[in-house]
Amino acid sequence: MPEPVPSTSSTMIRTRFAPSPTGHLHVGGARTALFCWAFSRGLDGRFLLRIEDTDQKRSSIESGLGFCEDLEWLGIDWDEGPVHNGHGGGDTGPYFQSERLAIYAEHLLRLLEDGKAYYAFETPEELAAGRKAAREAKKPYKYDRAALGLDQETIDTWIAEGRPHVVRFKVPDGPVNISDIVLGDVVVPSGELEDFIIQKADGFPTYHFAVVVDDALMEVSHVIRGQEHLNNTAKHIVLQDALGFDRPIYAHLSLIFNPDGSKMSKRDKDKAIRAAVVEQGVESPPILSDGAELISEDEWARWKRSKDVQLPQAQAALLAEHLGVDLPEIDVEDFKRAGYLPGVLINYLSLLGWSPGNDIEQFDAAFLVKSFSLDRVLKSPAKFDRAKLLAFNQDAIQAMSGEEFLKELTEFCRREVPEFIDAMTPGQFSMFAESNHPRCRTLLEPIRSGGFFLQDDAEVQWQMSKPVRKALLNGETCGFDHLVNLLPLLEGLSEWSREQLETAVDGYAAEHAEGKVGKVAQPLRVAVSGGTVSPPIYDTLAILGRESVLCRIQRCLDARQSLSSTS
RNA sequence: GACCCCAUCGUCUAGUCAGGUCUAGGACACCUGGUUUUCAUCCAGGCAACAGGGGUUCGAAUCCCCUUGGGGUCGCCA
Repeated sequence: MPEPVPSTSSTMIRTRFAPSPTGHLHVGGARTALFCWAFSRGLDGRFLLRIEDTDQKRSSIESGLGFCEDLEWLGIDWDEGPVHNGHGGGDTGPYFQSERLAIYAEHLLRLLEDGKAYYAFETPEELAAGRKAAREAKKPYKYDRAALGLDQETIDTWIAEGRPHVVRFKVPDGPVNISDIVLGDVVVPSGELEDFIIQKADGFPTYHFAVVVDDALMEVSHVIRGQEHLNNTAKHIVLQDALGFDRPIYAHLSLIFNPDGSKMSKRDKDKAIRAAVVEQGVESPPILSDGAELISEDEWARWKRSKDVQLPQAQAALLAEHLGVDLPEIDVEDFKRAGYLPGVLINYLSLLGWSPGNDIEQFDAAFLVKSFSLDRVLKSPAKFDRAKLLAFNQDAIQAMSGEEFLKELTEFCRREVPEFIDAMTPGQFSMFAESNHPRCRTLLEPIRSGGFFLQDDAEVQWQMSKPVRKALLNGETCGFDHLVNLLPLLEGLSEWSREQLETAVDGYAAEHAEGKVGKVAQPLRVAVSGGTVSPPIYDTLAILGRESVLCRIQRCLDARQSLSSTS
């Protein structure tokens, strides 16, 4: 079914993603960007990126570029926007709103001259007091248009005096009809909108004004954004009418929630840390192993006092590590670090509020572009289910060839944990990748579970957990005894290869353990890794190498007496 | 509180716009059994939903209304 075309003279589809540079791209924003991108790509349109940095207090250029990297990692490229790694540019820019002040001023002046906007001089404190009073009287607050009663002379004088002032839009009477591809027709009743501010006291436009001007000038045909903007759309429509702009076509996307139904937000990380702090009864700022204080007393106290205070990202990460808690993945960057594949994230995200139908669930970006349409976008909100994302990631990893997996894992390690890959020879790492390929769901899992490969032989410790006890102590010929027998056998191997190891261990098991390889494999696994989980035992031994294996088995046997007596 | 949005298995969803083919399909999760040297795979099977009430109709998951529940917005933030 063809999409409706915009009412502008141009029929070109143009969508835009317009983040404010106040942090990293989170999954909600990523999905919005993805839908904008897929929609325009599928219809030979253009996708633009615009940075909404009209808040001087909060914007920073670094986080603006962070967005770009997240988008690039996902494979979402833009035709127009900030120039970054070869894409961007375009002649409807600049694409940073802070660089478009003169443009906004020009259109604002038109409104002022037409009497469709007016100066107002109330201070933020006065307005806050008005809101508070209305709240206490249980009445809805609306700006009372007091400034509309000011005579021109007063206004001129006050402005000449340099009195701080804002510009408000004079909202016309009448209901506002929003036509939305996803939601259908929505009516905002007359009188619901107040005369909202369109220019702040610092001379910057507010979001509403900048968006309307930019979307018109950048010839945006479709505005696809989160449903939290639905109420704003009414404001944008009255502004468009006043400025004589055509209306873009709107599509409001439902929100993405946590499994518990709360809105998925960056704050969830802070919540997870607070929960751990309470659970572990941490009272004072933790001290790191090198003696440094993780957080200053003051900061800690401030953070403890109010749930509105959030720890800076770096400190939050350190504290989480210290407490041993895994922070929930919220930002695209979190998923990248956690070893998810970008194609999988895109696939999963696209299924939140959309589906191609026909029971098709797993697909690549090309398929998404080909099949995406706004009329299949759902109205209802979706909960983010990590288990399903994980299952998709696993499927994608299992579908790779050995070479592809080695390449992906190598890139991942180089980027996230270079010390891991640097500690192995290329041969070892390639064996490590091969043996982990069939059993991992993320690129991070092998690294997490493979820490023992990097340990110094002298540092391997054995915690006598139940399964470890079983492996080492149970049976007529217990694990320790098998290790005693295995040591010289392995020592005598002519070649330290997977094949030789398998022959030797299997042969030993056939003779001394009724052919039950597990009886022998588990003690070996425990001896060399410290635990009961590792890649297949022959792979594990082969990767570790002769010297380490023999040394670790010997050390385990040396510790036999003390380990046997620990309960 | 006011305004607005939403409602199919635990979760994501197909089916809804053009009412019958729906004793409601798929996927993830979960449960059971099998394979397996650990973990994980893999194979077979299973559990599980149209929020409630009223209408319209020969017929409603599908259309209408109400109720209930969930969510969003109400900033000189975006």
